[in-house]
Amino acid sequence: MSMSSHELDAPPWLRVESTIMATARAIRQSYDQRFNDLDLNLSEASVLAYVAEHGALSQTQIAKSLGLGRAATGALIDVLEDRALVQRQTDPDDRRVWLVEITIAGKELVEEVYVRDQILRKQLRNGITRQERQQLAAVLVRLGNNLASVLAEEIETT
Amino acid sequence: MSMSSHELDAPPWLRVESTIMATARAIRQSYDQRFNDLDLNLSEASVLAYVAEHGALSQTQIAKSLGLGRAATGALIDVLEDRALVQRQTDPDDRRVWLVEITIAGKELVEEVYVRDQILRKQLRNGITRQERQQLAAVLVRLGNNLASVLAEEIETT
DNA sequence: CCTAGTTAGTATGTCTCCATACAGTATGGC
DNA sequence: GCCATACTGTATGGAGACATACTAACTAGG
Repeated sequence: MSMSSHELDAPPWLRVESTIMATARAIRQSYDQRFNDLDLNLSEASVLAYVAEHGALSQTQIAKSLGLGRAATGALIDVLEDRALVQRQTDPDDRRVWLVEITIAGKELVEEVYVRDQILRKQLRNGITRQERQQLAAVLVRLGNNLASVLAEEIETT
Repeated sequence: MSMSSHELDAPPWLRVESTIMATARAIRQSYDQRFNDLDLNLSEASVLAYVAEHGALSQTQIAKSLGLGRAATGALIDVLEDRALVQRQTDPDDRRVWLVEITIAGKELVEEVYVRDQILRKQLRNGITRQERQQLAAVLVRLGNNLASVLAEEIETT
């Protein structure tokens, strides 16, 4: 893991960003590994679980909730649909929309996803208190807000 | 920004991972924007700054310090070299190695990079105390360690 | 109506990085 | 010295996401 190797002397901005980035990549990687024999990656599993919980949804709704673009979401659903874990139905009220629903096979698979997620979460939380996790989230949110205003301001100036 | 839109109801694992990931992406984006008119992205700026500070280095050293792969680092240096911001020199002691050094033009540019970085850092830190930042880093490191052992264990079991 | 503007989903090109495989070069044990 | 091993940089292919642009379809204002 390049996780711990660049703590010493990288330029500061890169250190912050790359630590966060590397952490995110590692989380993704560990989930991908855990889901590997189910032939799912983290994004696919997330879509599956989200649809399992919330029933028939448009792709745009799914995309927004998961923080992905519409294109990426569509591609994920293509894959899941090919494997018959999910099915698309037309929306009687809007012919542009696909309503995405989970199938029986999808439901079975998602159970296994839940189990593995629980196990992995537990391992990841090892040595990190609830309070620390909450603070991590809080700081990330604030950082995110700062970032959002920085980016917005930048656009205005353009 | 998709930053704040998926806080409500995304599946938990995705929420953690995607918040971190989105934050990292946003950091990258904001730096990219700030460096845009210099025709630099965050990675290029980081390589440039690192070489400016540490003098003649092999590509592998740079890669390790910045937490990148050797291939990606080589590509970045290609770009910087084309723009004559850095130059490659042969290592008299090891004919495999390129020693990468900053040029005069590179030095000029890196000054501007420093200035902008300072400004942006200040904005990003808005409302986040020093202590919180340190704790953020500490928790990320611990999380990284947990991730590393999870990934390692997984490989053994394979 | 019907036209202008918006939204849903898709297609395409780009970005940034990784993993793997490779050729050339060093190095350490014998 | 010689060979197995390890390391440097590069080439290539792929993953995962974004931004943009496009078509089809909905919606409001006149």
